[in-house]
Amino acid sequence: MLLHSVAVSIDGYNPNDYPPFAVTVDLVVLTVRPPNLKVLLTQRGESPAKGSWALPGGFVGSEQDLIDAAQSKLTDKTGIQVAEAHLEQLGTFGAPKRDPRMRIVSVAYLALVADPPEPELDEASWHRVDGLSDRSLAFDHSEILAKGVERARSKLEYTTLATSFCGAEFTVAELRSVYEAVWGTELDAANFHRKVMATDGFVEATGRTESAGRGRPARTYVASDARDLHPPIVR
Amino acid sequence: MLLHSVAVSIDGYNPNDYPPFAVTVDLVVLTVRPPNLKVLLTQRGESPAKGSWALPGGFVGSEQDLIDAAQSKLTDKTGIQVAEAHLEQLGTFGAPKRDPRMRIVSVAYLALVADPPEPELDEASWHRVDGLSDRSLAFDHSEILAKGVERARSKLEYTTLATSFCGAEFTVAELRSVYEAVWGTELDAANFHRKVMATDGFVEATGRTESAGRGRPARTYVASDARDLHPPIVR
DNA sequence: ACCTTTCTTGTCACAATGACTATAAAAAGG
DNA sequence: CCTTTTTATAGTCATTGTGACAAGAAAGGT
Repeated sequence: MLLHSVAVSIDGYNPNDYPPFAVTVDLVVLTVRPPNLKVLLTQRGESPAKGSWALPGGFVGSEQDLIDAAQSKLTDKTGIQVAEAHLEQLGTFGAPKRDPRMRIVSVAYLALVADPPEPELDEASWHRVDGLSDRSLAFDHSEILAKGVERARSKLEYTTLATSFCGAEFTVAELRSVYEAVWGTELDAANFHRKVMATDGFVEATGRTESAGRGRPARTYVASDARDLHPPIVR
Repeated sequence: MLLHSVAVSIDGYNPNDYPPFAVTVDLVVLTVRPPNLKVLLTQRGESPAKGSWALPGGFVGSEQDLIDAAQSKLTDKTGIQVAEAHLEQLGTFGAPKRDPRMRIVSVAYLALVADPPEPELDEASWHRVDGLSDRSLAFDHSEILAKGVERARSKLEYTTLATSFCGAEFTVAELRSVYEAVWGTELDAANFHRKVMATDGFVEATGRTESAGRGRPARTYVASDARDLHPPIVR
């Protein structure tokens, strides 16, 4: 294998005249269990970094599209059906020494899921995001996680994606608890309610109500058709 | 070469047990020549897609970091020094058939440059973004360009990046012409001026003025230290 | 019956915005 | 030299969005 071949231009090359890379996908799978934001991690069973926690991931097949690889890893690890979850590309990490064994480029994906079942694989489990230090994950996965969390925080401001963390039917208070868990702040219930209701296409009333045990029962809603929030809900 | 080998897990693999990919970087290099937003394109000299326009790019070296590859392509094609330009990762495109010859994953970068010299290479030149149709570039480069333009439009709302399109010293009118070119809209000069001035850390007065030929001379400013705009300047 | 809890609506002062007017400082043309 | 034109910058005002807070509505607990 021509590990050190160098291509001089995108023109005039042939399939033997480029440096070979392995391509993987890594997943930042987030969910909300109020009042906490949680991330799915797997414990590595092999060296390097044996025993430490890492993001779930794996190789991309030679004929597999990147998003398909991410979807299949997500289903493998969580049993979540793809249609229920939000999945978007987060960024690509390819520092030469990020994996000590070989040159790997990893395409990170961010998944937002609601009501996850307990992970199917024993070595995967949910962890509080705010309980992880900046360096506690294997490889550069802490950096990838930080980028995923920041992306989620930012998307909640400008899009309706918070509904991806809720079940099909939810109350405004549940939606607020999503914002509070992801942002790590408390929000005024009355003002939050007003803003959600004032935003066309964010949520749609079902006509039903639901009691959380204590207090006045809340009306329930389903996600509506808007994708962007006008005006945004700012942190 | 094991073109069809399939890795079953991230654990327990060895360097011969993964599908090999070629990794390239593609650059969306944008600049503003009022009243137009322009993108740097190269004309392909080889098949496939010989003669059609494409984004500049090239292979990533086997020991080269992704951003370093992007920086070196940028300097090669434009002569721009890296410190003067803004460069950020845009996204990764890896559909199995995006290049007909082999499996290629391309990491796209977005570069915003000010006052570019004429391209050093004859086959590269600046093109109006609004003069390109959705399908006029080679491979999936029209899609990549669209994503780059949308990223630039969005970043102008929430960050101070518009200053990257200006020289070191600029007037508020020049900054406004950047917004108008990137967004493709006209802005009220008085309101724009008020918003820029009201945003701490966006621009810093030099004390000098500069005449554009006609009209009252404008004060000049340099970019200041803020990276995010509070409040944003909305489209 | 009362209290507590939570959801929901309402009030009010204040900040940000768009549309617009007014003034300032230069060049161009008589 | 004075007026017109052009652009930059400042100010006005009605409207809208916001945070802090009060108040009413609807349930369960004691």
